[in-house]
Amino acid sequence: MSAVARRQACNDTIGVDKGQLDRLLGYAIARANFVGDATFHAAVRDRSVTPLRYAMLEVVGSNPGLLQVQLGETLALSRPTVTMLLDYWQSHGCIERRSTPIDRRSFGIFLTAIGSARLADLRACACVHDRELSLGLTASERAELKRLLDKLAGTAN
Amino acid sequence: MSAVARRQACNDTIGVDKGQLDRLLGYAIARANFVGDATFHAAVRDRSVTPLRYAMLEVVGSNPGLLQVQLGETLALSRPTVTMLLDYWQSHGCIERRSTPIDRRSFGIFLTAIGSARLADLRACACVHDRELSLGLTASERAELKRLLDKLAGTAN
DNA sequence: TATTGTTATACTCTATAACTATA
DNA sequence: TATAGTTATAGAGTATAACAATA
Repeated sequence: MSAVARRQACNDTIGVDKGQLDRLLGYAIARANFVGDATFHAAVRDRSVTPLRYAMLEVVGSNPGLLQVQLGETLALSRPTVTMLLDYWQSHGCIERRSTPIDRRSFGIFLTAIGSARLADLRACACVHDRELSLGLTASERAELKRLLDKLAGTAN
Repeated sequence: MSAVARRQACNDTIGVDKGQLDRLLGYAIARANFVGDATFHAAVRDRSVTPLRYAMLEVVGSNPGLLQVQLGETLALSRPTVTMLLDYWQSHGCIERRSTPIDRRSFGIFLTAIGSARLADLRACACVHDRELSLGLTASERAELKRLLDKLAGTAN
């Protein structure tokens, strides 16, 4: 049984008490996140492209030449994590590390032609996925959910 | 630098374009989830107690004698995952697997006395954590966020 | 044959620590 | 001494596949 199927079956589970879990905002967020993650692979039709890998390619594409440490800051990732994410995309021919003349310790990260095409495709898939994710919500509900999540992430300590 | 510190620094990042990420609901959910996860350990004062491990103990405590396969259905987890979560709590003396006379393949899962006390403590910590998580929201905003997340998780395919 | 649980294995995500090269 | 990036290692979380015991 797949994760998605399990999640659906779980919604139908009756007679089992989750204790205070159902009153916790954190649990509701985790559950929504689980749904988004579980359906992402199918949406991009490539099990190896995870939401985070896609996010990294998105930031690289929007900021040519950014240093690895800056990519990490943007997505709140440690340096080793950035290294591994970029290793993945480099091994797939989608990005390249270019030495910078200013500081020879660091690299500027750039999309390749292959990477540009891949990103364009993934962007479209991610948009479709995101729309499907909120199919049960009205447009205004979706907007309000987005606003509240952004506010929470921006103000939480 | 800790994950929490990185997340805060990331909120202040300026001049870096995240492309369409900032328009995706899925990304907003993932970010909120990250905040909740990163602060959970501190709230329960035990790095080894993750949100999922806590969730499992909560379900066990609320449903004495439930079978492992039912625990898995309730939290949308595979059988090996359930096995490992219960191994963790059993090794900490918090749960026990009791053979059932009805079906000798399966176990009923029960809290021990230690587990009951541990759960009571974790429940209190989780409540505090959950309140802190939404400190930037008004009470009605918090309720609306909860409602929309539940609706999304219940209707998403 | 089907189901419950376990074990084996693998991969993502993430961390810290230690290392190299450079500043 | 400090920083950019890598490598090594570890642990959480999750999966699938194969297995043993039982139904």
